[in-house]
This record gives sequence, C-alpha cells and structure tokens, in this order.
Amino acid sequence: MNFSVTEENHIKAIFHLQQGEGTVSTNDLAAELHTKAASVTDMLKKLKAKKLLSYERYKGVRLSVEGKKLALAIVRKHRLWEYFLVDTLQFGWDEVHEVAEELEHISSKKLVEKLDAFLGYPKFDPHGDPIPDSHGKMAVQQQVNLIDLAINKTAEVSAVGSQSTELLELLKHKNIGIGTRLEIKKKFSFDHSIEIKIKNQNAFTISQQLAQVLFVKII
Amino acid sequence: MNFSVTEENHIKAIFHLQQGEGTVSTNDLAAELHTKAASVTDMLKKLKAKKLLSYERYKGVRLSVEGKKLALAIVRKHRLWEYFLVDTLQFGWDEVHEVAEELEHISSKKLVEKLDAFLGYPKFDPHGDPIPDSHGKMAVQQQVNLIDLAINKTAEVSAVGSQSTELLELLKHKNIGIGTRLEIKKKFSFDHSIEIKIKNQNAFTISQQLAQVLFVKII
DNA sequence: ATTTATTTTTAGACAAATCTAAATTTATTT
DNA sequence: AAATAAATTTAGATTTGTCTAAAAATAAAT
Repeated sequence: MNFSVTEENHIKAIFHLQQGEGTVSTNDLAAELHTKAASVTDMLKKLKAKKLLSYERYKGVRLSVEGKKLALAIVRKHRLWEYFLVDTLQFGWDEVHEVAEELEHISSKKLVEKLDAFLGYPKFDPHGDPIPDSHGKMAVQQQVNLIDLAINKTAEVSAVGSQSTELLELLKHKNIGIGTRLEIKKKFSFDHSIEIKIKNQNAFTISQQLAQVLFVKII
Repeated sequence: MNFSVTEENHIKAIFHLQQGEGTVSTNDLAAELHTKAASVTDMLKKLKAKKLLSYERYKGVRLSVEGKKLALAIVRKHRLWEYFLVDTLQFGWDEVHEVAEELEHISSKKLVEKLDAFLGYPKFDPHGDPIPDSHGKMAVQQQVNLIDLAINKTAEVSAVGSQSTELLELLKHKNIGIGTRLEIKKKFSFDHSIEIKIKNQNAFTISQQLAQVLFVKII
C-alpha cells in the first residue's frame, strides 16, 4: 500500500498526539498540522476507509494496528535521516528537522534498511529520541524531565520536547544542546524556575517552561 | 522559487529531450512522462507563465536560461543521490534509478552541497553520466557509442543510454555492466549487429538496438 | 435543565493535475 | 492545391486536498 505525503503527515500527527494511548481530537490535529478542522475531518474519513484508524464522528480518532505500523515506519525514517544528516553530513542538530520532514516520505524500504545498516543501527536520533527498529520496536531511554532532576546530580541533556525555531533559538542563546552536562543548583517554588550550572560557566536560571521541554540522562 | 514534483519532472524531461539544442514536441514529452498530450499542453502554459521556458502554441518548447538552471539542479541531485546509493549504501548500479527519482525532489540546497562534499565531489554517476557541479557545469567524458568503436580495441562500458527495466534485464542476462571490458570482433552490415568478446568468455553477438545504448571509454 | 460556548461536521466552492473527446492547426500525400 | 493524416490545443469532467460558512452535536456554565 502506498500513501500520499498528506496522508502520512496525518498519521504521524495522530501518532504523536496519541502518545501511546488515548484518543485525539479533530481540533488538536488541525493545530498540529497547520490546517483547518474541516480538512482534518475529510482526511479522517479517507484514512478510516483505508483502515489506518478507527473514527466515529464527534468521538475522536485512534490509530489501528496498521496505522501504528505506518506511523512507526515514518518516525523510523525521520529519525534515521536526522541521524544521517548530523552524523554523516555534519549538519547541526538544530537544523535537520525540516529536511528530515521531506526525507521521511521517500518510499523505498530497501533504502531505509541500507541506511540503517550504514549508520550502524543507531538507537537514538540527534535529539535523543529513540529510533524504531525495522519491526517498530524502540529502546526505552532512562531519561527524566529536567524539572524532576534532583539537586546536585550531574546529568546530560538527551532530548528536547520540541523542535520549534523559538525553542532552538533560546537553547542556542543559553548554550544548551544535546550532550550538555549540567546540574541543578536551586529550585524556586514561586515560579518553578530552576538555577542550573554548566561546567566552566556561571550558574543561571531557566524558566519552568524551558525546563519542561528538556530531558536529561543521569550519569 | 519552489516547484512541484510534476513541474520539475516536466522541466527535466524537456532538458533530456532537448539534449543541448533544438525544440521539443508535446507528443514526445507526453511519451517521456507517461502522460497525455493534453496534460502536457496545460503544464507548458503554466511553466511559461513561470518563465522557465519559451513556448508558442503548435511550435514546440525550449527551456529558458532559468529553466536550464533548474534542470541542471535536478540532474545534479539525481546523479549525486545515485552515486551515494551505489558508493555509500552499496546498492547495485541497476537498482538506484527509481529511488533517485524520488530523492531528486528534496529541496534543501544545503543538503545537496553537504552530500556532494561527503562524496568527494564525484564527476560521474554510477551509470557514467556526468554530475553537474554547483554552478551547473559538467565534465565532458571521452566516451563513444559502442556502435562506433573500432574493431579489436579494448574498451570499458562507461554508460548506458537508458534505465528501463527491459534494458537492465537484458544487460544482466548478457553479463554486461558498467566497467565491463570488451572488444568488438566483427560488425555485420546486414543488421548492424556486432560480435563482442568479454575476457574469459566466448564471443557473442548483440543487436544494433543494444549496441546503440551502450557507451564505452577506450582504454 | 436551559442557555451559552465550543467542537466537529456538512455543504459547497476552489485550485492543481489529470483525463477524454472534440476542434483546430500543421504536415504530408496524391 | 485539395484532401488526408498527424499533432496539438481547447473544452469540459474528475480526483485530491484544501478552504469558508453554516449546521449539528457535545460540553460547560449559570
């Protein structure tokens, strides 16, 4: 079975919003896809007919087994390409998302398998997100939200919760990236901001909003 | 400026049929693109409006300077990806065409330049065709049509004139590929078939049609 | 438990890319 | 040069993905 780029993007968006379990609303999907609710409804009917999801009107949507399989295949391609761009072609980790959005729709199965082998079957992409293997299985990473990290435990930034330009700009300014080692010096309960320290730098504070999208691996 | 896959495919087809100079007919384009003449006419009007080509109804079409630039950029991407697939990912040279047809439409300029650098700025793709550089310049290869090769001169197959499944099947059966060394033993003027000999194999004859799509480099 | 607000769907329209069939232009024959 | 054939274009229809505006269903609030 072959699917259009639009169809694949809907499946991917549902997968991300569904986040393991739960049902996804038309409005949330429209926001995620930068489109309108009416367009989403049309597409849901189409994807239901193709048995990629279960959908009853006004009741939200949820991927079928087939749909999840497709979503995982797309996520796999996206993350493998991101790994390739950063690891092989020396892109910065913050400039690969848009390119991978295009590359993830290249259909050749053989290409994906050969690419995976060439890269050495990586388990995590440059943002720290796990790469599904050819059966759709992903490694689980023992990562923790920065908000939840204990004080004075050294940890390494392993993932960021979004790839928005705004976030990447802020991270660049604060000099935080994947692999950055830091520890928490203080937590302020008033606004839930936290003071962090990166080796050889002065401590500084970051907002709750920022801490919530940073994931770290305890070392 | 950004163009759709369909628009790019039309530009590429015109470029190939134009072959340096001359004007291209609607019917030839329709055949090349596996579409209908009426559809081509519609697209030509659109591409003319975008100033990629000059076109007067009933008079054929020819690429503008802008159009040629776009065509060369697409050809560059196609051939770089083919090189990558064969050289880096270990694809067979006869199984990369379809995948490259998809990859050539990925838009990121930075990706192309980084890929080119990673591959070491190759000058020829796995089929022996020259890869345009970032300014659109291609190396000229001293290759000759097999039909024109002198008798008893050893030569190496450097390019094939088409990537059709039918041709590739025949080449596989005859055990001919890029890099194959051979010499011509006899030319038969009756049907213009030629008898060729590959080292350690018995001589055999190939048809004019086949010889005409094989290009060789004299060693 | 009504009213009000929100979400979602339907209805109808539109642009892109395609097609078939008919009309038009150009090329070829006799 | 008139008749015939071939190539090309136009006209009108179709499919896919999208939209706006109005209607319908569900959720929230008084």
